[in-house]
Amino acid sequence: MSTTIVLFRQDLRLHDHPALTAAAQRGSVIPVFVLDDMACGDWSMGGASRWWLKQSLLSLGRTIAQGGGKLLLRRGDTLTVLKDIQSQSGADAIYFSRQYQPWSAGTEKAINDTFSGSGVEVKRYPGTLLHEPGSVLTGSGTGFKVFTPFWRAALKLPVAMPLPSPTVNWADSISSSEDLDAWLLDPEEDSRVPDWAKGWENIWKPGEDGAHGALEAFLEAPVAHYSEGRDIPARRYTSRLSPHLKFGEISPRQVWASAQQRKLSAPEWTSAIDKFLAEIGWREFCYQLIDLFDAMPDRPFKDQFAGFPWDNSEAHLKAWQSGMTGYPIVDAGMRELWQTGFMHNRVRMIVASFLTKHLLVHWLEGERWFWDCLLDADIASNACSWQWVAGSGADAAPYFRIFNPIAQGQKFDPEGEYVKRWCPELAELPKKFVHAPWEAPPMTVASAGVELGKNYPEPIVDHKTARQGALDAYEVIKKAS
DNA sequence: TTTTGAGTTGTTCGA
DNA sequence: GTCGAACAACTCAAA
Repeated sequence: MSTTIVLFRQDLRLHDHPALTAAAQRGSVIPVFVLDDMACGDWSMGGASRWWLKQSLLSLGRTIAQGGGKLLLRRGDTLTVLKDIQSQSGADAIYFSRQYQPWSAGTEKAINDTFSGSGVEVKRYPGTLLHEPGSVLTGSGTGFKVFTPFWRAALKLPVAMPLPSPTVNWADSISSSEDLDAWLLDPEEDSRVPDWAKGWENIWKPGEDGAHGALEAFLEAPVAHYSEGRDIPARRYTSRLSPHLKFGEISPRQVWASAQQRKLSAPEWTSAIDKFLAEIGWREFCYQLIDLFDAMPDRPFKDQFAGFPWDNSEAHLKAWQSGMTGYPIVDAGMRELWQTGFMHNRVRMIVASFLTKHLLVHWLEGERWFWDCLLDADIASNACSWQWVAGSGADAAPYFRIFNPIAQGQKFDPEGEYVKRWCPELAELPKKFVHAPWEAPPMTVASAGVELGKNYPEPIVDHKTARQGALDAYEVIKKAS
């Protein structure tokens, strides 16, 4: 009987897993996960993501154990681990889902080159995107650089129905598995950071079941309000699927299929659902951009931004990271990120605009911080989105689009509910001043228990001055090019 | 080849 | 307080 090693990476699920389904059809299956921190250069998995990874692996391991199998956990070089497990088990095939990180192709090629001449069949399957990079093309056969035409073209292509979870004959494993606890994936096991993830398990449910639960709960009702509600950070009108998608606990095809079903049962929600699906479209778009330009995480997509006059003040960066800028909506977002591993999308744009435009700190610093703090940190979405805000990316925000953190707060958090949740020291301020405490009369501030510069910072930059500074900085590269 | 219309998420100013 | 125009010019994608 044939034995296939299935290498799990960011596809930690059993449903809609073409590689696993194909492996199950040909014989017994050895499921393996390799934590390979060396393969990805400077972009090894961030702290928050590691916590999720551990939970997700526990979940996958339990599901496999229920079927009588055992998920093999290893650390190290993927190829070395596979050679070891293959020689111990005598497996005659290695199957996996294709990954799209800039460094993945090299690993996949190495596996193929090593085993293909030795009678071990190596096969790579799609499954992490709706459409493979290179399959959505312009009339002249090139990749899109603008989202709208990209998504219009993508919508014309068929999306296959998701596969069911296959019946798998898990192999009796002779190889040993490492102890997941020894991987020190929890933040509290890393002495550099304090009790960081405490309470996360109350907010999130990593794993395939949790992913399906999140999708169903979202499509049940909140999606009806998605078009406008997604901009209100105090409310739960977004799907919060991103960390599940990042680890492949659910595939975009499954999201697609469920959303299409929901349109049939609730036709009046069609436009809201399509708006939600466009966000899945952005994920696709980012992956095809990074396929086009694999330096996206490290270098500006638009060349002229290489000469942008960043300020890069260490003090400003620290204030931003710790949620102490004196702009309540910015601080609330940065504290939500630190405390929950997540930040509402509207607020992500506000804090990113503030860092790159008000503070003139390089977008790479923001990208790095998000990479470490976000549970959903995704190499393509993170890089493309930071570049989009900074103006150096594809289809980027025009340089003069500088979010006003006061106006954004008033517009999208009119009651100050979100701000007060994450900046409790401002809880007693009247809503009129909650987004600009420094404008409140001294009596009002005092009776709210706020002491600017003491228990909440003065604004670290003046909005109007900083805005002009950003416009001037963009003037510099405009002249240069 | 040339032309034309359009481009995720905004702000400010002046009428 | 509300509304439309200006903010620049460029690149992209399709006709």
